[in-house]
Amino acid sequence: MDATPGRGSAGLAVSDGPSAENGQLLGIGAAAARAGVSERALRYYQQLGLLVPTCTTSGGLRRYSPDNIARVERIRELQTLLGLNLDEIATVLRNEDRMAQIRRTYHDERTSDEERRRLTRECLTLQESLRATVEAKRAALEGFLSDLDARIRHTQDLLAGRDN
Amino acid sequence: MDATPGRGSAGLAVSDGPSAENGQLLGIGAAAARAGVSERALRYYQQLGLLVPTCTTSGGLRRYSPDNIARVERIRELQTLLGLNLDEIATVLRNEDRMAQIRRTYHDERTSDEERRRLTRECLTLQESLRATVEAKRAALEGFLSDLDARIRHTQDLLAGRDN
DNA sequence: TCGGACCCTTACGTCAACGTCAGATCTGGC
DNA sequence: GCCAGATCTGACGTTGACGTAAGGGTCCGA
Repeated sequence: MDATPGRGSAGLAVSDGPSAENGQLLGIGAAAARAGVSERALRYYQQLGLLVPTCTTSGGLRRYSPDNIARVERIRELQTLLGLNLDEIATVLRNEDRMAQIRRTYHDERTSDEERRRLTRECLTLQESLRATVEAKRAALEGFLSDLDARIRHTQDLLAGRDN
Repeated sequence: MDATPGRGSAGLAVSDGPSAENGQLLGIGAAAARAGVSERALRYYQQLGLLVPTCTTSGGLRRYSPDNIARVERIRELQTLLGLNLDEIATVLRNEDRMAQIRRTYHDERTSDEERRRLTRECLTLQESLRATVEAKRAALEGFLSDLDARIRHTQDLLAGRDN
């Protein structure tokens, strides 16, 4: 599946000819620094299948592309903003990888119009599933905040002179 | 400070005469069930000073009031919604306890008007500090969501016929 | 070619937030 | 008074997400 080498949406390459012309690939140290995480974290993400460096040297050294870095930032975002664990994040990323693949298939001229509509609808489903959880979280937070604001207004009323 | 027995903002009582007329106090099992947490969690929260049952029997059994249950629910809310750890939650709860105390002092007739204004301003400060972190989180989530929505709209455009 | 910087795997350590188990204790109803 | 069931206090176990240290390989510029 997906035999075309090279573009695997920043997560699914395995190795690389040694003569690739190194377009801004970073060692694990620089990559970690740039993404604001530890080297250990990058290896750990790889171990869980969240992030595979776009290429590795013949000697086994990991080389990270800018796309890889972006993926790490995405992981952190999903962690801190949504509070997802790495398992749930894996699912989200799998969905996003699937969507990227769909987009490539979509633009392939051999894809029929009917297939295109099917793929597009699949994309929508995947996106909506994430949107639902995010929206739920946002609504809950909104409620929390408005509750807080109500209490703040109450306190301000006290300051302004209106009793209890 | 605050010699009137009973009302300690649901977190700061220690023991109780054995003849208290038991107004809906729950054992740890029932309390845990009602709050949707484990008994261990309740003991753990107490150990960290987050939650002290309003009374304990002479034999050392914990008795939880409805206010205690509400406090547990508050703890869970702060955990899941805001992603705070129990240490940060302790700070938030200390602030809220302080505000409750301020409210009591406020309504004491012996409190001068000037003192009242001072306390009210202190309340406002405490509330704003929490509000800031919540609002930051909300904004971040909002951004995440709108980004998601943009991508969904793009996909929907594809479905509707508009290319790329 | 060689040395220092960088990187590898393996494996054990850590921290928060509880889970779980054992053995003793308390409570309430009969 | 007595017993079943709820609860108590340790104390050790667990899980996720890494930290950290050891003992080696890799890479590349002088």
